[in-house]
Amino acid sequence: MAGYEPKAIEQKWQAVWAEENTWEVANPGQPGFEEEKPKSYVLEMLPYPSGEPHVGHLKCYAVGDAIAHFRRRHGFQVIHPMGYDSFGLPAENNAIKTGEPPRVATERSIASFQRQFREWGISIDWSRELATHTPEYYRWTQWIFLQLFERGLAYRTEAPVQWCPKDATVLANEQVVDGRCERCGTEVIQRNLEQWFFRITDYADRLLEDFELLESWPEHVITMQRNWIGRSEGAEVVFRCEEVDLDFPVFTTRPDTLFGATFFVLAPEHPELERLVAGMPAEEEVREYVNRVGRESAEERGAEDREKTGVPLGRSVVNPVNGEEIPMFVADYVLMEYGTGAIMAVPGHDSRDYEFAQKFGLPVERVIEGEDPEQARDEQGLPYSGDGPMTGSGRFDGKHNREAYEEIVAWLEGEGRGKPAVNYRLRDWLVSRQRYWGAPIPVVYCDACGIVPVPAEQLPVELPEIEDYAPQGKSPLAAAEDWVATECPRCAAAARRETDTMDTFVDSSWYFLRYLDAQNAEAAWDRAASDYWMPVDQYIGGVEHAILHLMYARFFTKALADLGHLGVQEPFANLFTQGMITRDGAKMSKSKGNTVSPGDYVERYGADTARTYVCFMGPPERGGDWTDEGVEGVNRFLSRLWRLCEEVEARTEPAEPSAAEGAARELLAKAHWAIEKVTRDFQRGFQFNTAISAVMELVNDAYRLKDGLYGTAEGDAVVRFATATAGSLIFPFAPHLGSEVYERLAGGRVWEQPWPQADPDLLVSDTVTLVVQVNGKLRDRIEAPAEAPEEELLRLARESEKVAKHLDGQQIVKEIVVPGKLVNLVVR
RNA sequence: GCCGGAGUGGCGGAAUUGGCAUACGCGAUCGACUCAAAAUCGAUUGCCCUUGCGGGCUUGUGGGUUCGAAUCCCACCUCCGGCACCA
Repeated sequence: MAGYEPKAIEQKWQAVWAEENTWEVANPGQPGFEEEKPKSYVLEMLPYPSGEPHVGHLKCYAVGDAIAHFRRRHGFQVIHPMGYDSFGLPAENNAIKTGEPPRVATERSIASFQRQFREWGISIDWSRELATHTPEYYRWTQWIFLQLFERGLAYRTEAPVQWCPKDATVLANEQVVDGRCERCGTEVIQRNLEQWFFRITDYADRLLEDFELLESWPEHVITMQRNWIGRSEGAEVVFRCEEVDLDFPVFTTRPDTLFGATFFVLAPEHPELERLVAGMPAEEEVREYVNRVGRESAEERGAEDREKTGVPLGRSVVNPVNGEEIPMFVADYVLMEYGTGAIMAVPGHDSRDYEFAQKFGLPVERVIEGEDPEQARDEQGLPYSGDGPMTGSGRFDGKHNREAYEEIVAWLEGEGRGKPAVNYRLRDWLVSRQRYWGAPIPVVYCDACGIVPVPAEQLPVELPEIEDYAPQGKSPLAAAEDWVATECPRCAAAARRETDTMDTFVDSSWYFLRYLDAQNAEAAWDRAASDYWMPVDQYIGGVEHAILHLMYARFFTKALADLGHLGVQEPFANLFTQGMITRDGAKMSKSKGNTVSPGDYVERYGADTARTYVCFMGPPERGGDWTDEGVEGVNRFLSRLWRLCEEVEARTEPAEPSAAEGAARELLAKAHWAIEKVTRDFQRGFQFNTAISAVMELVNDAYRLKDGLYGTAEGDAVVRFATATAGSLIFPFAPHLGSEVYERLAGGRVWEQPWPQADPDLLVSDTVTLVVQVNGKLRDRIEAPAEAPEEELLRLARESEKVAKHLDGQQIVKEIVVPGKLVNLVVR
């Protein structure tokens, strides 16, 4: 008997799928569109094509493909496309090193990804394939930029950015690792530069509210986004510095503690700092402090155990609630990026202010009484962040602080010294990059007209070929002088092109829409296509994108809906995040030399083994450690199924299995049990590890029982049915072998068959194993009729010899019967 | 520090409306086949005591609720992930 040779089987089926374009689906109105079927959009995050796919890709696409297959066989019209996030830094860095144009290396990688996806047998609709670096794609990325620009959602302004002095370039946040440049290890500093931003903060509240629209997202992903957006409610309160005639608004979440403000702090970057100290004795010291802080990296400044530092300004502001003058300081624990860059300091009720006050010998006042009466009134127990009655707060004394909160804000508002306010941690999205390998930002600068968007009909603004990719402190595109020099679309005067390109997260924030109408040369997508297919019914990807990509895509969806291009508010109705695969307990990396190349395993064991293994390692949402023994175990299982198939094909004829007795009944029931189990595991959060183990059990039982069943019509039929069912159930994970087994034993194409249905009659057996406990300890197991009444079960339990031993000389004080399961006799 | 998630055999993991702990896989041991090995097939495999029959113990730790707890409650420990001076 020939052994399991995955290569031959896999090539056979891949050829069928390629020739027949099996996984293509049509849009509404197109030929082949199946009106009667419900739709399902199954999508995995598109890969960044770099070198070869790794095991993370294998797992993501194996999981997504299993879901796609499962849905197809449940009668859904499944759209399951694929593309490449093909702009990005690794290709550009490679170009700087080797001189090879990023396009060449990228397209080589794409070819490798395409080949491997086909070798893995992923059921992709190739007619919808896209790559974000092609002008056909980024034309529409630019179009969206212009749409946002027209709406005022894209704007240009000066902002602090991460700057690597050695490479003389701006770095993306994700290129800054622990305050250092990812490429050369140099510590990054902040610089102010003119940059392009998307106004995502306008959508902060909707991004929060619309979590409600999501059907099923992991709770921790939502929590991470919620924290990232960081909405806090409070009040804006204005403190006035009479000496320089300036108002200083602050944001606070605790207006109820206003009476306890004993000093006032500005961030070192605060724009009014110069003016405050000009000509003052503190001028020199403040300047030195600001410079020192400015030289420090974000890492140093944010260090956990950092001691509070600061300098008094020699100025004071007036507390609007009580007219008290309080001293001003500059201190680096106040951040310019959050709130107004200034705070009222309430050391009695804020641990950071308390720490600062201790260090500088500043007064600490209690304005809210604590719950502990011992410590309620004096400085004991401060700083206190809880609730309680007000004290030392003038006419609010005695009121509960929660109540006073509202009254103080209302009163300040009446005085014109404050108002309710909401603050967010979320910043606007910095999208410009001084890099070559990205979509050019489609604007020109005209001396007369200023910033002028490139008219949509002139898109794409194509990326020019250049010689030197090394960044010089501005985008390498600036060196392409012929390209930069253009004419103003508005007044036709000489003008310059924007030389920055867009963050690659922009490309991946809308790709799921382009899939819907990938060939459309007239529009980014047709509204009818997006109305039909959106939202994505199941999105699958790594949890590392929990915040950035997923939030940007949500923002784009909302903005595009507002612009009338989309009919949904949320792009991804259901999200599944797969866990990371490690090796020897560690994250795979080239430097550690512990990487696993899926290609090697596909070559050696076949794609079905590799795919099934990554689904079998453990719950897919959790990580797992890759072991070669584990791969071999799965390969052994698939080989077993294969050999069983060959034997069954040779020894039996196709026939309808009938309800039977004895071993035939047992195996038939097992097959139906497996159908039920696999189906339920799919439906309950993709528990593929246990689904696969159920098919293993079915195959094990078939091996155990087959020799006793061969030879009778009934037995043959049951063995054949069980084996074909194993093929059918393993198909979503091992599509080639599943197809082969099913074709040989049942005939036809398994993916065209409806998902099997378990016969409820075969899921219940006539007898059950009755567990008998004495005082909660297991003493015997008895076969009992499933329908036996309680008295009967009790009688059987008491009659057991093993049980009797433990009842000897004791009195039964209580009898607990769980029908069909257990009897517990309580004795004394 | 804050917010999540998780602690079960030698290993990955199963079992959660409270009712057989350790499914399935790996590893290990033994047997069959073989000149032999590999592959394959079959058996055993939580720990401790016991020649055996059998008994005791066991789901991070300590308490609690219950006839009965991996599962519920309280306190604590450890690990992983995210955020981290966010006013």
